[in-house]
Amino acid sequence: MSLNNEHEKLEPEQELKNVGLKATAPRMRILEIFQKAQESGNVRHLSAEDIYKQLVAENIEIGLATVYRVLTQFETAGLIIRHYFGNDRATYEVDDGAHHDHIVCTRCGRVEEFVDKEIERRQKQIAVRLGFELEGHSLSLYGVCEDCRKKERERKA
Amino acid sequence: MSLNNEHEKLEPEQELKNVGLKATAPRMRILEIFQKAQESGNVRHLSAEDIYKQLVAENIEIGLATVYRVLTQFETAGLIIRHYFGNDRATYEVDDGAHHDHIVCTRCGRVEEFVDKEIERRQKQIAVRLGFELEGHSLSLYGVCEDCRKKERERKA
DNA sequence: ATCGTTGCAAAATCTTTGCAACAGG
DNA sequence: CCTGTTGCAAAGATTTTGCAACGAT
Repeated sequence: MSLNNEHEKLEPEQELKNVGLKATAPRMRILEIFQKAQESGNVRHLSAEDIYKQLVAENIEIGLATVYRVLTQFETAGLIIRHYFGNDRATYEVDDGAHHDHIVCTRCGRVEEFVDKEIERRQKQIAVRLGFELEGHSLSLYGVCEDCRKKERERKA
Repeated sequence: MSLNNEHEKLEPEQELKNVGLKATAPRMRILEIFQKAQESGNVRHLSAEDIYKQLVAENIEIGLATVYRVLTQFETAGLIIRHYFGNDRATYEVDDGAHHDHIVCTRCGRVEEFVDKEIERRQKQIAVRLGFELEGHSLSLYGVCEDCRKKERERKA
């Protein structure tokens, strides 16, 4: 704990250098936000706007354009992954190397993750059968989560 | 064949009325484009811009905004389905009621379709396990199609 | 001093909307 | 006729880019 002040600064700095990016203030701030999100476990998926707002809320001056640029750099560097749920805006999450798919609540936007080896296996087979060299895939399930269903039931009662 | 002239006009008109839409010129033209695409078998997935260009090419006057509006109406009416491959533009295809997923060539944009009962079944199980009431899903595989792989091989030779 | 990085404003892209003119039933 | 529909231009939303100022080595 006594090292925490140093530590909190060093970790993102090191991670950035590891992937060949200069450890600038905006990049460190943004990486920290992702790490916090990752640890807190819940809000892993963030949009450019989410990040921008959070930085502004912390009284950190930054341009929205910079957020976009940094996110692109992070994605290229393999630190984060970009997703397009729904239609509109892109969201990003830390790339911990462990692939997973998503189920998104159409009411509250909550995102849960899952993996299914059998589905993955079948995807590969399908690609082969259709003559494609598989590069990647995107599977998103959409539905209503437990909480929202409960709320809806209560609203009706 | 002798009825074809009448037939080509009546079919879209009837289909529009069936779903409660006035049979206006733009709507009929657009529906015809989808039907042609459906029959020709290949280019089933069209963007607003695709349709607009095709109409302009046929010397049919129409506003791009109208294309967007009509597409939205068709989707609401259940005539077509909207997809977001990649990130950028939406594409639409005729909704023939038979659900299928897609594999998209990342080089040429070609789209093939497939269904896998086992994948569908597992998706339902996953939703239940995570407490969601499943409303829908989107599965897209991305890769390089046979033709593009061949072209790439030839280019290297 | 140099080269990458930032911030801002402007541009780009895709889509939606306000409004007056128009057209189907 | 009457209401819905169209076309156009303008507005929106998201993301990218040009460029001058800035900053770390």
